Amino acid sequence: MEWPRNPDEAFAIQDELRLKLLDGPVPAEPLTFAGVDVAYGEDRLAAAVVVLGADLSVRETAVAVGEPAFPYVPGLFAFRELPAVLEAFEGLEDKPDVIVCDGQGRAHPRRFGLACHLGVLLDLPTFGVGKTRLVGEADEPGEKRGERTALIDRGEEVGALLRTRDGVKPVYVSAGHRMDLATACALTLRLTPRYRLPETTRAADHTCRAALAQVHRGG
DNA sequence: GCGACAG
DNA sequence: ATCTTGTCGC
Repeated sequence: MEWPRNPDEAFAIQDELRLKLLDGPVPAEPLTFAGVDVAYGEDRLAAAVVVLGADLSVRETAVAVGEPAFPYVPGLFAFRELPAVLEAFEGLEDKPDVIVCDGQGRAHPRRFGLACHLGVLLDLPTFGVGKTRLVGEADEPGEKRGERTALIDRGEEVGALLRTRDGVKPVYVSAGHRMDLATACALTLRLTPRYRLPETTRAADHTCRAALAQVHRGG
């Protein structure tokens, strides 16, 4: 796979892959959701993919250990952990119906955040749920779970600020590949019956941390 | 020139 | 992301 050696090459790859980004079709009733997350150690990282069923129980898990493939640059975040994430996906028995990313999808300077990038490479429906903002402005949504406001960047609606729990800080939701914002928000709510972040993200977070601790000890 | 800036 | 103690709340 072609890999950028500097930011300019990374920008070019994003511009090229963005042409493959699709708005649909959107999965009507996804039965499985994959959560992706990465944990960092000293010059090492562990990526985890956890697949949940419709009842949000864990169906399958896959991990991969590697090194950061690119320095952290806002807007180029995907290049840092994508190789390890892709390797983890290769360890899955079944392809998930939709992938939930820890970060942004189209709420990105060039409309091609991690969720878009991963979706295009795997050609699977994706969306992003970020804890903090990368681009855009939005009014504060109402205090109730389910309330949301438009995230606007340069006059374009690129995502939403969505309240997943009453009175709790909202999350940044944006569509990735083969996805639309309304569906992404609906699925995010379905994945947050109890906590601020989706169960997919939480499960993947725990799994990649455990995997990192494992190798950090040796083995 | 000075901030902002997913994880 | 990660480095870090105590602390408030269910």
